[in-house]
Amino acid sequence: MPRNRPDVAREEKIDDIVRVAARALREGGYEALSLSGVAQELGLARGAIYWYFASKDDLLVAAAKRIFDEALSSPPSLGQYAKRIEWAMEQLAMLGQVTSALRDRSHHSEAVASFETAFHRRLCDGLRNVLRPNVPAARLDDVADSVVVFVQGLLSMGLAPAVRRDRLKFLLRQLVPRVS
Amino acid sequence: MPRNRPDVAREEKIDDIVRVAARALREGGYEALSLSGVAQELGLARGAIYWYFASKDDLLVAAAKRIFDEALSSPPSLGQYAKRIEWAMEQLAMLGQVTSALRDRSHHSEAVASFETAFHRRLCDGLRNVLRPNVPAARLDDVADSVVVFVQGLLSMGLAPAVRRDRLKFLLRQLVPRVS
DNA sequence: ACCTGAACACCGTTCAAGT
DNA sequence: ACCTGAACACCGTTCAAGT
Repeated sequence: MPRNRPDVAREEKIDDIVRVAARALREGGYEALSLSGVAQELGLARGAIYWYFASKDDLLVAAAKRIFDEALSSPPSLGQYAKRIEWAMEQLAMLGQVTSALRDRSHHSEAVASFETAFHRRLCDGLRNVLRPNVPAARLDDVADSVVVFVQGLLSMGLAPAVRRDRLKFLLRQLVPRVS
Repeated sequence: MPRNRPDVAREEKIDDIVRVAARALREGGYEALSLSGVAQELGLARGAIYWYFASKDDLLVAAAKRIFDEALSSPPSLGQYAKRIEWAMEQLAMLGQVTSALRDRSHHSEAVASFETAFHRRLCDGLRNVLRPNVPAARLDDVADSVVVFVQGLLSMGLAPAVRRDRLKFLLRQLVPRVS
């Protein structure tokens, strides 16, 4: 059996690592994301990962990116704006361990910090588009930013889904005036 | 030199451990809070800590409790309600590493999770008292809960202090009607 | 009751050596 | 270019043995 695999494309090998890492991260958080575990599952030595990722935090970023992309890839195309926001919130709520790992590591890794910032910007941009038909242009930026902050808060508090949804509805009633 | 110190009160020894642990946690987050480090700084063996704390997460809770109590112990007695909320937010903003450590570990430890819940409740209670004179009774609970969620979101996003304050002001304008 | 010292089973990271 | 295997310097946790 060959020790290395020069025949397999580099992207494919990276993809294997990220896939295994993403599952560990999603299911067990930062604690469960271990280079030893990932390597073992792929039949590699621990050190092999470092040929593709400079550190555990870099692998964390790659895994989180994949998880979020997958979770937000198929939004409901129709429906009220409130339902779409709720959908995104619930998708993210299932990934609490991922979010909190990013939050914690962003204090130690520049790569994690900048990924987190980029992700927040992405959420704000998406939300602006969803809210545009329902919010006066002058208020759009403020309202979108506020809703993202609020959702982030809801997610960071580990609330029950029903409570989460009620709080979100309350805030949307306050910020998005009924068009009449 | 004596190996153990039966003369020193148990509370005092616990206090030493928590004090050292709190400083490590505040300055370097969960990563820097190591039982080895704490023990070494106190001239103890690693295992000695386990006589007082059942696990690292239990020590985390004790350290976080002390840090938050200290940070919120002397609020400005006077001033606008908005200023008091802003003060509390800024106090907590300086403790981002503590908050994110609690958030991450709450998925793995029941003790951490219930401490986090209790802390959120404490914030909501305090906020209700601050807002009571300015918010109709029927809206008080919803508004207080929303503001806590919002502040939690602001803190979890690692924003610049100025941005943070602006967002908070915007939300308070939306939720707390001018009494006229 | 309290503490040590060693042991256990892990980590992330580095690197000489191999293919 | 890619991967191994060993080494390094750590972890948290347990526990027999001491005081």
